[in-house]
Amino acid sequence: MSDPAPSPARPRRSRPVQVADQIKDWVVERDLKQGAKLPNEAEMIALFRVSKGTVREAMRILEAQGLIVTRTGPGGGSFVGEVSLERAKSLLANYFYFQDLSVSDVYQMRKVVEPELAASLAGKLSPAQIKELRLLVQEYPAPAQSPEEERDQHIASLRFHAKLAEYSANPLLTFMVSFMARILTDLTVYRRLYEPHNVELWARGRRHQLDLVDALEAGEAERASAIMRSHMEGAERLMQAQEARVMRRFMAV
Amino acid sequence: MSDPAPSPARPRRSRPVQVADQIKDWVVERDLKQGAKLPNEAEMIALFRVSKGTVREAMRILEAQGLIVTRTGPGGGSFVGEVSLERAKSLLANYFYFQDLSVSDVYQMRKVVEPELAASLAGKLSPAQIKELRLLVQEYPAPAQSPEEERDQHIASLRFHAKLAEYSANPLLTFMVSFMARILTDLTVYRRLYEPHNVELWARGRRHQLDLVDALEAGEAERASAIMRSHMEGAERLMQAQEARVMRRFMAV
DNA sequence: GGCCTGTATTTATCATGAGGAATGTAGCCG
DNA sequence: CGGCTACATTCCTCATGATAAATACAGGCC
Repeated sequence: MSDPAPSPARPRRSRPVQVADQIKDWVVERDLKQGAKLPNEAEMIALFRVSKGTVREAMRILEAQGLIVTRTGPGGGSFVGEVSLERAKSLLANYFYFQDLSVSDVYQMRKVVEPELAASLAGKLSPAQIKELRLLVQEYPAPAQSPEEERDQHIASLRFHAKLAEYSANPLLTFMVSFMARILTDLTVYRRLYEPHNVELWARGRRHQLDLVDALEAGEAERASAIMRSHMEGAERLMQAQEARVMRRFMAV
Repeated sequence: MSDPAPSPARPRRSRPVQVADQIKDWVVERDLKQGAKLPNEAEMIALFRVSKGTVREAMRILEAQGLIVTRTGPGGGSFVGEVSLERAKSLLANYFYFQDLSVSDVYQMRKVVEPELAASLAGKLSPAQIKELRLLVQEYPAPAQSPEEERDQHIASLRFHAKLAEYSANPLLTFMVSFMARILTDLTVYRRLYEPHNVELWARGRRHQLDLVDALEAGEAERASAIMRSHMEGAERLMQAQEARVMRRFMAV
């Protein structure tokens, strides 16, 4: 009973995957930064003693993860490419495709994270950033007249939150808030598209965002946080009134 | 559907990427679930009118994202494969590789998310789950005697949090807490490995976890949340005393 | 001289076919 | 019946060549 059997725990790693891993190690060992050039196809073939097809599959793996980019032509080749925020969001969205997330799940998270973000930004924003935020709020100065308009306003409102996230110095906070905005923007469908009494909630939402910017400008962390919390509760009620659902679908990457 | 115009905004999509996207659409249109079989290599070649190499590169792209798995042999082929929690965490970790996250960034998030998780689990856990948690706390019954032991205890403590995350019915909360536990487990190095006065902090941390389980069992949401908040503050101080740093490195996928 | 344009060169991209490796199945043999 | 073996199926890896894209550069035109 010798045990030369391939370990069942390891489901066998294909050669392209092995090569991809070696390239990752190669990059990490040298602490290469974004834009650094990797060996070209021919060199990779010689370096790893594999065929062109295998190298190319390895490149596609790394590319899919956002770790490299490739260009043709003179001076072309493969380069270390910082994973973009957009791509990271897409990759994670793929995971939640299988998790049937509910709107209240998203809001349970938003209700704690967004106020924290607001509090941490109070008094930290430049006049230009404050101005940018006020501009975004003004994108929807009047109550929506149609379901489409209402949806547009919702998306505009989410842009406000995504922008706020951008301003944070905490990458984790930035990512999470921005990711939730994306989920709600791209993955949400509405069952009841228009509910008359939403006008009231809409007005409160707008008021909240304006007040929030004021509090941020004045550096009032506690107040900013409180406004945001209230804003989140209102937004959740609005979506629940519309019977919003998170839709199952893959995200384009 | 096709857009032959060489739009300058779009940096050109390679054929493997296009094929990968088409396969995604194919899956989504049919609402295929985990385990569903995709057309085999030969059929893909015929279906998309591309070469074998191109199809294979497309498969590696989808595989890298965790969307499919492939097996050789009779009955083999490609199958829809639910993105695993582990893979999702790895892919996101790649993003933060480039963001130089600090320990306090992680704790800013933990301080709001973990208490929320605790509150939402109060009174919701089965006796078996409570028992499992108590078991995890008992994995480190005595103060650490060496730096290595101290690190082990830290990791065991993070397992406690990851397990708690598992019990949540909110996939977003589960992911976030579990992801942060992973970051702290895998990506943290300690500058000062042993500080004598940590014993006190250690004792408080252990006490916290025991009390927390009691509160969860008793269904006291407010108390659970408060304990967790305090626990997070202690943990952060502990890490700051050790001058912990988040390390830059790619995660194996 | 400055600018356009065609052309050469570099590099990745796409295609084809042959053989190898893994794996499940059916049939054979004891 | 139980275990072994041969085979069929499917992806995997390799090798090689043609094609297409991007850039650099030289030459011609104003």
